[in-house]
Amino acid sequence: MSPVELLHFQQQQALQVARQFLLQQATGLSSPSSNEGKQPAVQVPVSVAMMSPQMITPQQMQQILSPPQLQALLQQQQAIMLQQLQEYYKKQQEQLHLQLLTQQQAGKQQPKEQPLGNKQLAFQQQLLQMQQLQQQHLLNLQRQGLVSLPPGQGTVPLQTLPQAVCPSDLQQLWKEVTAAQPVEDSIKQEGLDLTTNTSNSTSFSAAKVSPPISHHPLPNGQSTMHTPRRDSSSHEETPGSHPLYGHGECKWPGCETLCEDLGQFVKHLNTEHALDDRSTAQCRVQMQVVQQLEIQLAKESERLQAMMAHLHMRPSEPKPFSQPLNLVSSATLSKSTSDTFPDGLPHPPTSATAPITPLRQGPSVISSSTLHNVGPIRRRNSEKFCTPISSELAQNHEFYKNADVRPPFTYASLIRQAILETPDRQLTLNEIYNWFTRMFAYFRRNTATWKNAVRHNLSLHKCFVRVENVKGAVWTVDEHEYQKRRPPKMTGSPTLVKNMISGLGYGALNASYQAALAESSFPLLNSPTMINTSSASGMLHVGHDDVSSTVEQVNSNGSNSPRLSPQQYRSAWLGARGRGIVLVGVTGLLEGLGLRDGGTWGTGSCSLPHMARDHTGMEGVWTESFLGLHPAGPAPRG
DNA sequence: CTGCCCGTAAACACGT
DNA sequence: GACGTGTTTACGGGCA
Repeated sequence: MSPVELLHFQQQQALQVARQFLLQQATGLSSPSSNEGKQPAVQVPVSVAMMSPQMITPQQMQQILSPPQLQALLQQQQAIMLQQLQEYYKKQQEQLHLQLLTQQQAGKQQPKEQPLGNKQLAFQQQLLQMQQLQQQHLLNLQRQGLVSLPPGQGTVPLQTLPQAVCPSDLQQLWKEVTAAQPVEDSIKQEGLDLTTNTSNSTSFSAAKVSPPISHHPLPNGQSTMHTPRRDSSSHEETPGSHPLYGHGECKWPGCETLCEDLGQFVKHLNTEHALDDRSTAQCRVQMQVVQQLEIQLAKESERLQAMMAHLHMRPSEPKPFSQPLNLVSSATLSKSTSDTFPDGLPHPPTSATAPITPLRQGPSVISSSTLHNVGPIRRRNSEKFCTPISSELAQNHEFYKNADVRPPFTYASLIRQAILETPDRQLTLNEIYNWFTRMFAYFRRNTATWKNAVRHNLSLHKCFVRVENVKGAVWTVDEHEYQKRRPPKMTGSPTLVKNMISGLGYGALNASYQAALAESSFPLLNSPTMINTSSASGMLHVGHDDVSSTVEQVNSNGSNSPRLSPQQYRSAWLGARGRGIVLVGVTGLLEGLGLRDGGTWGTGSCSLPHMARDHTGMEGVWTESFLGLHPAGPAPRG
């Protein structure tokens, strides 16, 4: 899965999470298991009740309505919204199930069923992880929404919001999952039954991310997964209960007053939460929370549409940045590969052959060079021979832009890329800095370290030439010198992983996901078809090289998009990588191929014309000897 | 084991 | 003096 796709799938999962959040917020519930009753219908003018918060300000609402009306209005509005959301998500989920089912059936028809099953499992596991991360994201969103709470007013307790799952929980859960049944079995039980699978996944996730402050802790040994607290999302209210009452306590934001029964609660509600400034303010806050979630929901929904369109799950307008990795003929590929330089007018390979539903193409569905590229920068992914950087950045720049992930390229490669991206092929040091920070969220921190490294590389490598300019000095690239550098040999050892992970201060969530991914190896490239088709497109795909055209969208705070911690990404990728999960994308395809011992691709050459493998081993370097750009070919430095 | 690459840190010089 | 820029050295890790 490419970074872009990954983010998109995050968005998809955010839909699920947002739904839960929204439901909780809309019902004012703080506990996921406190919604057994239904509030007697309160009569509120429907015209008013139907008003969305965007149409009427809280102040106006307050003026229009009497206190009981206001309260009733909120409840009624929430109920309506709830219902609509339910229907909406039901449809969304049904469609998703349908698509996944199609994918699954397509996999059944294929001779190699196992890889697909594994792929699905990994896919699901990624979705789970995405859900968790999305929850964190939305949690932040909610917190932002609560910032506007007037001072002195009651605060909405954060424990009313879903908490981020703690790593230990995740690990334990994954242990239970993997221990309960082998991966293969779980695939058969879950992966092949997608009708229930997605819902299982959802409830699983919901259980996993439920607040750890459970009032009814599960006994040891009992898997939370098998006993999902479905009440977290269940809002069917039964008579005799109240949306704001659950688990014997008042669920009014910031209250949590214990009430023995509903009657006492109602009394408490009327006395403590009558219409006053404080309650009104809290209502306002709650409305803002709902509003934000609605907005977020709309965004996520939109992204989901685009994602599904991109994945050919449903016809829709394509997304600008994620070109489908369609099958590409060799002729097309050869043409594309001529665009080696960033400004080489990229032309994404429009499929020359009939598009095969990507659901059957593992690489297209779960495709990413980044998946196993995301690692230490010394992963030495050089674009010398097949334009990985430009294409990878072009295709995944959104990912690097927002995700705090270290780009899998050396400093030298990055610097060169930065310089070559400019029209005049020259940059000042400061401009190089800016390029780094603009393009990579990772380089928005530890500036002293990487800036020093940049300077160090500029001075050290002969390929970078300093040119005195009128306005100072600029740096250019001596392409010849650059090509003279020793062809990088891929590395991806666990030690590097460890090195990278230890170098970062993040320490949560990774182990479980890594383990999960690790347990779900799926040799996608077992199929020669994949290699010769989509893999080729990935290999030679140029994509939008005009990275700079979109970098202006970079949010300076970098927090407008759901983000994974670098370790989460990294461990996910590396976990997948370490276990042979091959995720095919642009450059990653090459290494993906190399991950397999033997296989369709020999060690000397591949089936594509003009392609030859320079290095055998885990991650060799593929060269395109026909490229006129490097007439001398890869000149290993002596 | 060695040589190389790479990242990181640091010292130092120079100019603004 | 602070800062940015540029150079250089040293060191450790990883890999072939």
